[in-house]
Amino acid sequence: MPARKRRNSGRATLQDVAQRVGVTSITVSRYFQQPSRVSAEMRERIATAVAELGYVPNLVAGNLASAKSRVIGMVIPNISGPIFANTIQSFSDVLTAHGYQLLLASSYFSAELEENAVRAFLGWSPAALVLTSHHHSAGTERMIARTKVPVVETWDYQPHRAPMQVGFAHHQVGRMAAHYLIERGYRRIAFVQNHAAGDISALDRRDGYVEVMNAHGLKPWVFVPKAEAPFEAGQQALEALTARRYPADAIAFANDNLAAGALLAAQRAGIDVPTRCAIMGFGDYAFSPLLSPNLTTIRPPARAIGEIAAMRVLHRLGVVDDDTQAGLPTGELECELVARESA
Amino acid sequence: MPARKRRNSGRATLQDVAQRVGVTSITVSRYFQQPSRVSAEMRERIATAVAELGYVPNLVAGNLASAKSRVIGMVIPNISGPIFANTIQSFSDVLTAHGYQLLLASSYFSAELEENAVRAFLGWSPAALVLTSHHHSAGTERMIARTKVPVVETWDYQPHRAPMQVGFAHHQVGRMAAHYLIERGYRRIAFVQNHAAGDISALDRRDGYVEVMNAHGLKPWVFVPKAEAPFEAGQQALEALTARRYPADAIAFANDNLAAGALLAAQRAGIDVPTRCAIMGFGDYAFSPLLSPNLTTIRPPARAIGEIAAMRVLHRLGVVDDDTQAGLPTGELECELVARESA
DNA sequence: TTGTACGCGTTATCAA
DNA sequence: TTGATAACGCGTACAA
Repeated sequence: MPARKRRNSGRATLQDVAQRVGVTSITVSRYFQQPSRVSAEMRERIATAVAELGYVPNLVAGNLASAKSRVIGMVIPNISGPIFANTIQSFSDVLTAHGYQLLLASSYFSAELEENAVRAFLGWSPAALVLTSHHHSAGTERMIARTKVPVVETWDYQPHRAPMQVGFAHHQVGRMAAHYLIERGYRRIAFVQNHAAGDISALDRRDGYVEVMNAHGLKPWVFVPKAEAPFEAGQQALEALTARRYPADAIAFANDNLAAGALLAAQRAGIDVPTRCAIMGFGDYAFSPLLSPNLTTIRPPARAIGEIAAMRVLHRLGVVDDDTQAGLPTGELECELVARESA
Repeated sequence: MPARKRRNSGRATLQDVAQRVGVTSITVSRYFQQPSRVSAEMRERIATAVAELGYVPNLVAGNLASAKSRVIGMVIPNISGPIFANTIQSFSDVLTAHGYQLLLASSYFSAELEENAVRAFLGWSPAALVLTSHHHSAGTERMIARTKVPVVETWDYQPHRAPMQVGFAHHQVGRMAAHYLIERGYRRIAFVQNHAAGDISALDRRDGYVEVMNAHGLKPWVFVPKAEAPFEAGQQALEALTARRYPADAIAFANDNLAAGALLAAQRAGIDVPTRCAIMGFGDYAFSPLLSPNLTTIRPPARAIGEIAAMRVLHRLGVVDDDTQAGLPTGELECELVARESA
């Protein structure tokens, strides 16, 4: 009887299973990795021993030995917001279906928090790393340049960057909103910014709006609310932009939260939407079709981003084949303008 | 010059850093773990080497050696739904602030998917495991009984169970809804179930409703919509329950999604809420205060559950001290009835 | 189909 | 304050 080892996790090991079956550990290892290379009878005996011992493979040891892991790290601005949740969910679903795990962290649009998460995640030798947008700290850039771990950047499509890109052009979203409102006959069109400081993508949307306004000889009109809470900020914006001598006749908001706040404020103030002031959002959140008037908005391909990012990663890892990969949209994804009652 | 080793991750190792500094690896290891036990001068030299090599500690190797990790696994029914997202977010925030990572998986209320996730997570020797509700497969029960990893069950409070519990009594929620409606004078009160098959907690809410109805000599009236999509199911329920000869004068829905569907259907059908039929939900989703009439509902302590679960785990791990732990609510958490216009 | 030998990169233990 | 040595549990490479 061997003396108890100095340190151990207390869990059953491959060796314990092997010993019980009367083989060496490598056979049990094969049973898990390439069952076809173990005889049918052996498989049964091993399965029994595994069940009896309640053996759970030690992934940490396995990953150290193989220098591979089935974990994928994802850093996203926030988990609970209405925007990114669908991307996380669809990404996670595809991964899980292929036996991969999701390591998740939120950055709150902070490059520093993102960097911390990336560093921690890289320490796990993840199979891949998924980031949001292309705006990172210098430290993050250095790490992703150095690592061999495949990196995917999501939400924002930037063709010139090295990491894989799965997203859409936010600039185009701002253009789309401005075009739509101009076409519908609005002229005094304002754009309302959100507060989140690091949300670079929202600035891209603003720039798209400004560009189209200028192209049509209209004066861009960007409003930045002081309030941080989105509903309140939306209300603030609506009040400020309609109280003027020459009030806005349409407002494009940086997101649906702001737009919803404005919609409520308009209702309370007796300002008819869209006849006196049209309101448009971005995001197509769950509540947007439920508001009255329901909200005209632009719907980003949130689920598609998650799915495609996952498939691209899995293809890169050799888990899904070329044909499957070939069926995926390439390049920039499209947002959809959802025309409802508010604009 | 030593021959290249057969396998390696290609990353800089503790050894590489040590070699550059001219010490052994254990000193560099200490630099990361207990900096105070390394001389100030040495710290500086190591810091330089770490930066130059872009060294990122290999957590996999570290965890294997120490049989500890700073990862916490969480299995939750879904990520993108309006209910659990806040719990995930607050849980993740507290963990991250203490240097822990979150490994996340969704079960979609399936005991089998939950079991798969638990098995995979246990393979990572996580510092803790967080599950939702107390309803697990036999395999999951066996694993959590066997493992030394601390387990927390959230959302549902079940005082008699062994794992730590952070949640509220769903039964009580059903009682609360029924009491409220009865007190407001409603008598023909229906309860509308949701579709998600494995959502045991929703059945608890229903049972609470039934109990209170019976106690008041009122006939419980449970309706189960056929539609799976929640808005549609809510609409179906409203139509069915108001088209009767003796229609419902109040409906408690299993969640706010169903209630929102009903609210829209009522609007379209010209049924005034709450005078002709009161509507109540559960969840207090983001859109609930935005609907018109805005939705009376019961708000679960979603963020609190995440925070408290995290703190309890960290206390168990010795990361937060007893005083901090003592400041946390113990036992069953409370839901809040948010009285608005719809009931 | 199964086995032997050894390394993966780190930390625990004991020693200086 | 620093070092030597031996695990940690598994997978790779090669052999039988």
